[in-house]
Amino acid sequence: MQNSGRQSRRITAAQVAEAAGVSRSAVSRAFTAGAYLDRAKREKILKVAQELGYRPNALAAGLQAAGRSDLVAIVTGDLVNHYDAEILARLVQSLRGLGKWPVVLGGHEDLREEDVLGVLGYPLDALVLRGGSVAESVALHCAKLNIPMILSGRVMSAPGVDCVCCDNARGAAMAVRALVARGRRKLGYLGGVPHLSSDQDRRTGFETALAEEGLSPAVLAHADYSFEGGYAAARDLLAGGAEIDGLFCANDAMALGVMAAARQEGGLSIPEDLSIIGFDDISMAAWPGFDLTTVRNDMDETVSQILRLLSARLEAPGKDNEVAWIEPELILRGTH
Amino acid sequence: MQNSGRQSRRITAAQVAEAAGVSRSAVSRAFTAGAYLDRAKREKILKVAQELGYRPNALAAGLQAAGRSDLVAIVTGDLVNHYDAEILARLVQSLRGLGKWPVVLGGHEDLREEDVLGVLGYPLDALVLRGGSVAESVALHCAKLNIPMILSGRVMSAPGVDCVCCDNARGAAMAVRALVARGRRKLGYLGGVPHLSSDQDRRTGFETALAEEGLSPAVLAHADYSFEGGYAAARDLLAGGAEIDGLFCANDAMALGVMAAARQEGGLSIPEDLSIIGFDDISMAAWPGFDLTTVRNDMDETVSQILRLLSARLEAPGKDNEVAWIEPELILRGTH
DNA sequence: CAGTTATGTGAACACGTGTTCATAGCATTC
DNA sequence: GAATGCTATGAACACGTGTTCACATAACTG
Repeated sequence: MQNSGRQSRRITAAQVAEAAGVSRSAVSRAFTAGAYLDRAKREKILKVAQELGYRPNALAAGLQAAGRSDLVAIVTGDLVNHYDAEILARLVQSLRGLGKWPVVLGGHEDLREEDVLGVLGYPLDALVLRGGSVAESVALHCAKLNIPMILSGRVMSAPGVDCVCCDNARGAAMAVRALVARGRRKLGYLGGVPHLSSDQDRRTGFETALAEEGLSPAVLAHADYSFEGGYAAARDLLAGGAEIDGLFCANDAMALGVMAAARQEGGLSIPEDLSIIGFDDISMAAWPGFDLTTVRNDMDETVSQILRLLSARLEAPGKDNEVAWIEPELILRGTH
Repeated sequence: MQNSGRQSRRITAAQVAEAAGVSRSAVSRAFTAGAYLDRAKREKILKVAQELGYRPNALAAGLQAAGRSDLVAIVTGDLVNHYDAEILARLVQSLRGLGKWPVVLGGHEDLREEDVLGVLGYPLDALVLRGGSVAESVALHCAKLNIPMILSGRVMSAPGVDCVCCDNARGAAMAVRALVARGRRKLGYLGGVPHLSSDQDRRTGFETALAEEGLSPAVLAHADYSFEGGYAAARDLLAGGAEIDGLFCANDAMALGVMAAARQEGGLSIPEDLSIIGFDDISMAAWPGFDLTTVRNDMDETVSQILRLLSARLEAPGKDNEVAWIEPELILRGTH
């Protein structure tokens, strides 16, 4: 009953050393590849360590080797958004391939800036920030703490900050041209949260491309990047008697909501009565029953570029900041 | 050019102390609520710290206060699975409410056990394991390292391991009775990965409830818990001429895939020609166009219980292990 | 055999913090 | 006026590790 109830401490290298009858240094060396240590001794130590369930404390190790904690914070968008969820999955897996441990923040709308600043208490190897609007204020703190920052879905010019971003305007223009080529002339835009640059760029690209075709927008509407928001917006448009024959949606989730509303509330056929094009190319867009024409915001390429910039930045902390542009691609399916 | 290229070190408390003309102890006290420190002095220190961008190193702090690193590892399922994605989002947000930082692992099928063992190098406050099959081997290591483990979607009896699990058999039985009450007699089961206990329990519940109604399964099939898998399985069933009038699917994603296949490949009307019931109640199930009848595997309640068990375990590390059962609820919509 | 090199090894240091210890000043109480 | 209690403060310690330092032994080289 000596230790009852109390949380006993973690096994330490000193305890392993005592049990194996060696010095503590030897234990540390046993877990360090390439260190001078007698083979038999190393095996003895590893065996004892295994029995005791010893594992070097990563916190203490990270404290020792300054500048490499192997922790990387990811500030994600709302995971109800499928695009963010799929990106996160790829990102988490890829970071493990680099030996990094991802600390995940956000995942919901009310992401408090306080949380982001809080995680900076850890000596992070890097901070990956997906979209969002807190970038500017966070960047300042990152700079002071010498923590590299990688921005995805947004561009910012600051020392130590690298960016990966889709050419949103170009993607929007591709959608417009595809709709016009299909014979559509009364085109509408359904945007997302207006204060995000992704939405602004897609809208600008939409309007510019439309002007080049000698057309002007028939409708400019906004929702919240969600299926439900897209559904409600489309229902309101239909009820308001809006006359459109093509709609470009700022992301796929809203496009799917619009399709559901157009079919169920408006009795419309797609694409006969209304052409729809989305943005992102989430996995759901390819599902039979949706078959959504969309602009691919390539996730694999995005994650790949994030990792490339991350590695380069860790290699050369003082290098110039860089922006990796992701080329959009029009995926032709059945709704345009 | 003195420091060019080299990654300059993080600001430390000693540097703040020197800049503010106080002892290092005072700096530490300035960031500790309730410590004896002259008010003016504290304000001075905080001001200097702000200017220098100082932030106490959480690694060193965690090393100091043994037993509380505020790090919690989450081993999630594949995030392509919407249920896992939605659970993760809630979990991440809730853990922040407890002041914990979530380190996320997995998110893809090939979750290597090596990764899970690797994260145990950190002195975690706890490990949350969603579903999966690596539980047994991990539990042993957790026990040796005195790291509390919380299992979700799976039950295991071991000291220091708490579990949260839906009563899968009961949920399956509810689905069966709803189908029978609708007049269905030729019922099939579309399961997920067979070696997971969630699938086994749901199938057992299905068969038992069916037997109680004096019926036997018309079809027992398996897919991979994905939309695409459900679609393919349903197509094969239709091509094979299977005679069923009701299908219970082990999760919603497969149920949605089955619906798409039944409509597009088989030309069937739902629920007129075929009743379908899913499991989980992901947000998509409620979308117009799907309107899926399903057994709710309550996510809010699950996360809430995980947090309760976590708090209780941190409060009393030696307490008996506990299993929190989540009561399933039949959500009646339009597909049964 | 003398001289150089490669291999082992334990003691000691550094990482950056929170907290205890001892001491000192000051205000309050009897 | 002495005794007591509260506030404030810097030095010192502990946390658990990786690595350097000094030294010892063994293995080659000429």
